[in-house]
Amino acid sequence: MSITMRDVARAANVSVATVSHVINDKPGARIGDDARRRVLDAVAELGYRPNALAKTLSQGGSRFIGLVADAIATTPFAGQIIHGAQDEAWRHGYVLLVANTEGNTAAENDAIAMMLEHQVRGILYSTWYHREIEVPALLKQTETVLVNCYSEDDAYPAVVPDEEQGGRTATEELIAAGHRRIAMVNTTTPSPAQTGRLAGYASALAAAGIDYDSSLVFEAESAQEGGYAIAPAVIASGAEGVFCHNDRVAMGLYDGLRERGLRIPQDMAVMGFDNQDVIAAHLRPPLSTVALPHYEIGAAGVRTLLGLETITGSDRLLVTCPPVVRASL
Amino acid sequence: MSITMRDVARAANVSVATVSHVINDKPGARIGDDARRRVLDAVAELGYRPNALAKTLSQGGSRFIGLVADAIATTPFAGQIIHGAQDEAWRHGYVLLVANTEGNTAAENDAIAMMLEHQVRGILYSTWYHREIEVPALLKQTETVLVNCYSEDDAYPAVVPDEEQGGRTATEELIAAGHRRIAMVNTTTPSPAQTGRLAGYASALAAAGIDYDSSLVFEAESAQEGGYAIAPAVIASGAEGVFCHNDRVAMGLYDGLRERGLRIPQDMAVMGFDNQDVIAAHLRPPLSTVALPHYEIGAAGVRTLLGLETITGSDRLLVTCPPVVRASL
DNA sequence: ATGAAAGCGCTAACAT
DNA sequence: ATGTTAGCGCTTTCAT
Repeated sequence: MSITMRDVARAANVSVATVSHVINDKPGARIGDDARRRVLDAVAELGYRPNALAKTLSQGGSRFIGLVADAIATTPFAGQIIHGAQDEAWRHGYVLLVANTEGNTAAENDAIAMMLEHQVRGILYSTWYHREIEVPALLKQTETVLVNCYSEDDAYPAVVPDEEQGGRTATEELIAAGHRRIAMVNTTTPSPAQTGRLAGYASALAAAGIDYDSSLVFEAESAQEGGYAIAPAVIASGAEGVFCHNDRVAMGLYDGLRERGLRIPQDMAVMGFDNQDVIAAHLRPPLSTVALPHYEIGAAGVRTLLGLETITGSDRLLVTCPPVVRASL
Repeated sequence: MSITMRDVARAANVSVATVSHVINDKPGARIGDDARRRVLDAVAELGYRPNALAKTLSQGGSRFIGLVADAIATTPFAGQIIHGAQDEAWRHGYVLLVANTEGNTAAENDAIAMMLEHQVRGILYSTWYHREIEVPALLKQTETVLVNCYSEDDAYPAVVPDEEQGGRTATEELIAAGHRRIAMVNTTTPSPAQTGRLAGYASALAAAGIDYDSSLVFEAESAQEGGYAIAPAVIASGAEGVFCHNDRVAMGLYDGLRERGLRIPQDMAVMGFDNQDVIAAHLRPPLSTVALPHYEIGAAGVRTLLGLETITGSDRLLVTCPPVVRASL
């Protein structure tokens, strides 16, 4: 079928061993200038391309890293994780084997089995939103790193966003914009985001010498509908600014606020969370928010898998969520 | 290192050939019930897992299909294509090798080279929005199918959305809702979507016996900002309904309409296009739109590559864009 | 400085 | 019904 090393060897009038040596630029190999040139020429002429599969077979241990994702089709979040993981993997000579499971356990096991059969160096198990998961038993059979999720017992290294720092940052932005009476619209869904962002909100308030007022903390379904529905309550609270659990909630809140004649940011400053692509930059006014560093999380996942990143302190690597200031405060 | 077929053979007291036969359930192989049981037991006991790489090496031709995408990190569109492609690939025993290039030519060539070295059965070259592309020269070296894009000379099979049918469907929905004076907000960007959707709009009008009125056709940047800016003009046109080039434009238009006191759909019916995840279902009111069938496009791409799908007529396989009716008309 | 040969884990004739 | 053996394309040790 295709051109093999043998063909090159024959064309260059050398042995396959020699070809192998020059192609891989083997350190301790003394190849004559002439032979080297002949090989290189033959490679170019024949359009030779090494067979990566054969290579890993003979070397043992492949250059694959598996990435199982639970939802690459619904949000761009998983895409960003994949992007970061891939860039980092390539940087180290690895190729990503991606599998999308859409939360289906059977698909998940198939995916992991497939990766194992392809001799992956390890597996990155990722979720599209930060949460606790039960680690599939199959993952015991290879090195694995949890990405954007973690197991209860922290039995595996995990890379997750620093929710608390993110919540603190969001609140600090509101404070820096001159507000003191700041509401928070939290999610109704129990999650690290729910507790972490709230803790960050509280700690930023405390640091600024503002009393925590529980009547300023609301809960709403974490989507546009939730934000819209909570608008009256937020207005009634007399808040000057509000930190929303995520950008979608902020988007719904925008509608609710405007419908009641409030202007953003003059009458109410709004801060989001996630920096979600299709939304944040395009609301009116553009939404200030805190970015979820998915790209960086994916990249850090690969580094952790390859033993390039050391997780100090807890067993989770916390990645910083940077502020993205636009015009809503 | 790991358990090989030899280990299983030894444990079951048979030859590797026998193991291979029972594991692959080879048709024309007569294996004694006893031997078969012993092999199966040994496999289970040792936790044997076949080495997919070795397998493809000896069989020739791997089970990989490459998918190069230009933007998996920014919209969920690419994710849906990947999802569809992966499901279909798995169904036929193939594994997807995904590479994200974010439009970078160097990354693209690296990706294709990598796939070639991994002996892919073929490559799916995809873009996140439907457009004409220049096919990378490297792709000549393998079977390739264009997904959500096409080359000027149609030198490669391509799978794309049926923009014209989509535009027609969108307009028909507006007509079915009782409107006759229907505006269209087209994009300013030259593209198959621009011409196709407009053609569909015109043809639906014609079919309903409504005169095409060029003063009802507007152009706007295809994002929220464009939709917002065009709102006054659309209102001034006296249209009862408007077909927007995409959901983001519709989202901006919503703002512009409401700001001027118009209610949707009572004062103006709105139709979108794309059925974009984070937006369409969550606007107020939920947006009626036409779905871009990315999942199906990805799946059809794989089928085309495997020769399971025959492209009749032109060299492009047109995939239908189905309507998604919600509350905006 | 270069080549011969063994072997990576598996499949597929071909023997027995 | 089961085993032997020769590759698949490459790397690597050991000769020469």
